Amino acid sequence: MKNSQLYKGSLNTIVMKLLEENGRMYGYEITQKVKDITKGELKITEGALYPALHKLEAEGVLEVEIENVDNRLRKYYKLTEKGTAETVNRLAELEEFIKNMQSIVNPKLT
Amino acid sequence: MKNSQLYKGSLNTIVMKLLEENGRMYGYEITQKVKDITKGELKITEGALYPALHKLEAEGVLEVEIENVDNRLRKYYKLTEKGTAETVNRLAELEEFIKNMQSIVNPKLT
DNA sequence: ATTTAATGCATAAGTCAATTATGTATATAG
DNA sequence: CTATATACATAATTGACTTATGCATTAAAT
Repeated sequence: MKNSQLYKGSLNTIVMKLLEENGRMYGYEITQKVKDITKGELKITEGALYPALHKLEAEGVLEVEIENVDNRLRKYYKLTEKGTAETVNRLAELEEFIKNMQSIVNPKLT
Repeated sequence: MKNSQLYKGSLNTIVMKLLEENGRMYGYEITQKVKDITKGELKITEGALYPALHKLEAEGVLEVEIENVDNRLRKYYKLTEKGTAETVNRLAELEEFIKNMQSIVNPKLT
């Protein structure tokens, strides 16, 4: 998804959080949203996103609704009930991760 | 290094920051330090750490001093000049990453 | 008019960091 | 005398992501 190795492992969490926030989104929309939010710093690649969406769907975390808009295909994804619960865990993990990294980087504040 | 995928890609940054902070450290010491700082939440595995140290050394980011303490081998690593400069970049990247993740997770604060 | 960029999906080959599983060796605690 | 802690190491495998494509439609640009 980007150059900085740090983003590895954060894609699922990002997707799930955005869907929790926005109800339902389609793949391309997610890439644009992330680009907007991060002011162009983080660009999710399609090669990473689409397989990730398929996997989350297969795991029962997401469900899909296919629609046709302006003669173009759109696959809207939203969290399942299981996915909503799982998102809570993911976000807790992310907060723990950030806290731990800050403890390492800024030991004086801890 | 752990279960939560999020930590992937953060090992080098952690090592470099610890060396910047502590001058010089040996591998085992790094694993213990991280465990302490994160209250046992993050355990760096040896299979990840030692190859990472070797690679950073090969790249000229770290240099090594071998010592014998209590009849046990210790390889003390410290940042080279290049490594010190590189650490600044890594830490800036980490801060950017955290900022971006927080923008996604907590859009209201942004 | 026609190429370029944007929208929108998809997958296959390859990379590379990390996990898992070992291995060696010494010292200490139960 | 066996388990745990200290201290290094590497090899096989996993898996997320990158890079490189591919198809199709629409809007903008030269």
